[in-house]
Amino acid sequence: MKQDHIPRATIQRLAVYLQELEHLQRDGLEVIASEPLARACEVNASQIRKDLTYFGEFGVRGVGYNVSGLINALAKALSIDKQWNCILVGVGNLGKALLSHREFSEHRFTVVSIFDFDPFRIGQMVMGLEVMDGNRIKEVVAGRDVRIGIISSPAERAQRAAANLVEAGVKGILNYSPARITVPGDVVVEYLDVMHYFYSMAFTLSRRNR
Amino acid sequence: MKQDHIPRATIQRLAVYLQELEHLQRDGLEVIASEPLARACEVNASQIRKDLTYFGEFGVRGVGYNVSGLINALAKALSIDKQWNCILVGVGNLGKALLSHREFSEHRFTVVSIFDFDPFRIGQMVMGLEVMDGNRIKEVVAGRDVRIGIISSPAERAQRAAANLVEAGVKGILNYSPARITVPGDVVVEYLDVMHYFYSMAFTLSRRNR
DNA sequence: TCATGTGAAGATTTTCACAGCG
DNA sequence: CGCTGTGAAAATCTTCACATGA
Repeated sequence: MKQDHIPRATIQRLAVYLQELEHLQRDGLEVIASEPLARACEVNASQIRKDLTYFGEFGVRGVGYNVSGLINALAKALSIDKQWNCILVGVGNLGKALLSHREFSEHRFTVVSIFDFDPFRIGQMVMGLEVMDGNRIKEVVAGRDVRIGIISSPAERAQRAAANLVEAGVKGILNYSPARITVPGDVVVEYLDVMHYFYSMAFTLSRRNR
Repeated sequence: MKQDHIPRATIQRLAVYLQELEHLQRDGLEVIASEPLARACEVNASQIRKDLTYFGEFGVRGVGYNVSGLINALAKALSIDKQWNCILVGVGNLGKALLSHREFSEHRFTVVSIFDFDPFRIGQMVMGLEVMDGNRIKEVVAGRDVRIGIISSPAERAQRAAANLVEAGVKGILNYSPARITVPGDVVVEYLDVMHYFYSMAFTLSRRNR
């Protein structure tokens, strides 16, 4: 890795490149240049090349990139080449949908325990996992190297979920609830409110024909 | 509206401000300055003020912003003050989760029809709606002013879903499937692959302690 | 020769700093 | 007086253009 700071936008594009490369690989392609890959990903070709330089040199001049080689390089760059243990708080519709998401387990993100605060849900089985009491996260996951927490509970319980996740040693939280949460400075929070994308779509569509 | 171009990042932040303002309103707050609102939203205060100037002047100098007034202004700026009819293709776990999302109907985004390509799903009732044949989108929604389509089908069916949505007159597509889709230039696509956020979280956490 | 890798230029976005106004 | 609204400066990100090297 050559630079200290890597733009957040670069990381998000890396995920797109990876997705498209996996798709091309399934189609049997072995080598691709930045130009056609850029078209497939709907970005500028030098953008791809620049993004890659943050992590090293992966291409061959005059030829392009080896597809599977680049896939491996990107997976390593993103640190998704090893397993990430996750826990989920809030086993409602959204939580269940995330749990059963096919891509999820295929990509080495493993949900090891699930939690809820609703007494009627605690004890139920969902996708082979028993729903545990959301107030007992720390003791349940102790010693299991869980670093990512997913909050899919209602807004009212998001802060409580966050506090219990932090207490259990989680360092990153993907927050699907429509509420801001407060956590210590060493914990990363990503906000993923479903509605926000609908808002921006509504805005974009309204602007289009004006 | 004073400017022609509005940064995409501004729109995403507007959604955050709106969410936080609604929260503050429920707590009974009537007036707020940019500084405390900025702290709550974890952004810079002048960022908020600058974002708002794209749409007009909403504050009172020396005082701050009227909370409910600003909520209305933001809702109008984002064009979410009127109803948006949506249709959904792919009634799997994710599709069902989106359909039953509480915030969804509360915010004037109404799913008027749902579709799937799986013969076993067609005819089923989900959230009070009958699952219709994904190849018959156009005839089913004809004349219903549907402008937003949601793709929550597997990657293999995403392109077919997109084509049928476009044919039905949809102008914006929220694509939750892990596949890029090709659509005419006047159709907006927003990619929302669930895995991408896990990737960027894995990346961020790996970088943190280095 | 051809496509990568990369400084430098350009475009965009964020932050500063303060004039302007209630 | 205090906070907004806003030009101008700073920071950041993207694109260009071409030297470089397989």
